[in-house]
Amino acid sequence: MSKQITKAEFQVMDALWAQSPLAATEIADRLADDTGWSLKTVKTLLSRLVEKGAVSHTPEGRRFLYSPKVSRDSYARRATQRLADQLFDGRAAPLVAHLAESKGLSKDDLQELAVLIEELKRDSN
Amino acid sequence: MSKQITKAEFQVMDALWAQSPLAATEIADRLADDTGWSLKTVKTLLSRLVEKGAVSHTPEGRRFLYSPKVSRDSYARRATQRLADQLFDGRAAPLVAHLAESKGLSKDDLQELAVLIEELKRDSN
DNA sequence: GGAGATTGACTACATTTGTAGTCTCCGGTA
DNA sequence: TACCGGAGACTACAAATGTAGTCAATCTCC
Repeated sequence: MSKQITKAEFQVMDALWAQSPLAATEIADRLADDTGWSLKTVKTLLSRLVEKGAVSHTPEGRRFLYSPKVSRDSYARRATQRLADQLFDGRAAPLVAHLAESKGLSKDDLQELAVLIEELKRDSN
Repeated sequence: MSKQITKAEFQVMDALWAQSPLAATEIADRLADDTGWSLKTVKTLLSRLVEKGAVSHTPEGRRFLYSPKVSRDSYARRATQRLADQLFDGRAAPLVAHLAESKGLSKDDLQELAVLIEELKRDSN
């Protein structure tokens, strides 16, 4: 059920989603540019993620290799769901409308969406 | 620029979005069922929201009336934006795809979306 | 006009989060 | 073989968050 993943933890997850398994040092290296975090910080975040059940670690020699236990996809699904439930009573349309307004969806985006919707309509039969 | 609104604070905002202005007691009453929070808790949350600039308060007799300074709409827009940026590189299509998968958008939802997309397409010309 | 109910201001305190630091062990190198 | 540097475990500590409690000034009702 993996508890709440925080902002900082998310960045670690993102590194692992990009590639895994990785050792703590490698993750820290990849995050250093964006975050400036010390190796210690990354290790703390990793422990917390392991505690929370979002990441697994296996011994490899005298260190650990970390892998996500939650897929980016399923995390995204849950986060999206939560947002939609909280803000839009679970409905997608207003959510998309907001996206459209704030970001100005491109023509391509709209086309992509239209196609997606057609597919979903077809599938729902 | 109103700082980060937390989960608990959001519920207070939601009460105010439903109706405003309201006094602290009234808000607490409305939230009591869902949250079980004491009046004290609600007051603390209100102060923090005022500090954060998300809520304004005006004296009315010997108490305050609170009103949202941030509209639900603009809050929603920002939250949606943030999610899309973080998880989907700002793109709406995969976001909708996730919604579809997780919630199983109804036929009506899909229809609504299709219409919305058509409108957006037209507008973008 | 005195006593209790209310109100906002301020304070409290445990938990979570962000960001490290210390300690201890172990394996490699000089 | 004596030391150094890197690994995980454990500890630290301030800020944010969740959830109240206390205090002093009013109102309000008898």
